[in-house]
Amino acid sequence: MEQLSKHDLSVMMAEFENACRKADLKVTHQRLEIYRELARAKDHPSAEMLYNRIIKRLPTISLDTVYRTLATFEKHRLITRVQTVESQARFEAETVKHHHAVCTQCGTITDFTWESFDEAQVPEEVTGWGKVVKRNATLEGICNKCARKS
Amino acid sequence: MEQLSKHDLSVMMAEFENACRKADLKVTHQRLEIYRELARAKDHPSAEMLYNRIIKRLPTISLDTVYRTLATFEKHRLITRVQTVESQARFEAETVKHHHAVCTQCGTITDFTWESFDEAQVPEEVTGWGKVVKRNATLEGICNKCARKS
DNA sequence: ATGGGTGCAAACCATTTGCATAGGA
DNA sequence: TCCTATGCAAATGGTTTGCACCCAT
Repeated sequence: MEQLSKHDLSVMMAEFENACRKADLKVTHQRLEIYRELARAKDHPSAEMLYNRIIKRLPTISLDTVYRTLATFEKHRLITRVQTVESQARFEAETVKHHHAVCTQCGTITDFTWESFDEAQVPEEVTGWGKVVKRNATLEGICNKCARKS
Repeated sequence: MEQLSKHDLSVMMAEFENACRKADLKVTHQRLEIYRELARAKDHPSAEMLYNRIIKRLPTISLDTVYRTLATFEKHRLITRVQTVESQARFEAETVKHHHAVCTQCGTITDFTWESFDEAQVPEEVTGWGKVVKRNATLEGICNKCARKS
């Protein structure tokens, strides 16, 4: 469940810089730190969570920049916005296809791959509806850690 | 794709009143109108969309009440909160198990059933993660109506 | 040098909450 | 009657925006 990412951090950073140049995005240290923090994060942090981590290394960064930068990254498909029940949107650097298991008790979001779902034929009704570009499965339940506690 | 609901409006309203009594919720006309509007709606309206429809019949109702009432209904499992990409949460009266196809162009959310997905075995990683209580599939794509336009 | 990126503060928008009143049980 | 639900207004919290300055290119 952990080893979803194909790349280690340094490779991801290199690819990130290339992608920025290709997209005409300036490689500022704010952007580098935001991306690095997100690439290294395993917990689908929110903008504010990221901000609180980055500010330790970059004390002058503003929360606004984090928001703006995440939006920019998303627009250029460098990162993905996660669909959750909460209003507070959360982000991840992982772009490999995967799905989410949400623990309704502790709120943790865990990634998992599900090839048979990815390749499953969609129902006829959907074929008639239009062209499916992306599919995502969200599971809700109680993770073992929480189950043990109660 | 349309005939997901098992019940016509009058049956739903009757069941709704019963459910309220069982849950010790007072049957106010605000609640009746909010539920009726939602039960009749096919477009997963937001709180504000509902409010704008209801106010025509109930000019004194407040948006706060709509929010509060939807939250109450949700708590008592009379309605379901839909997971969408947008920040504005949207609701539906439908509680039959189903999934969503979201058109990224017009934003329409269309329901569909997918039995083979509902019954599919989840990956081993998930079995090890915890106990799955609910599962949902979200498809993103372009609906035929939008495809024709462009 | 120059135009995009950033920090700051203020604005925004969906949603929530405190309080006094009103209306269902 | 009594307590819950409602309306109003103000607060909240996440996110966005206008503006002047700064810094990668």
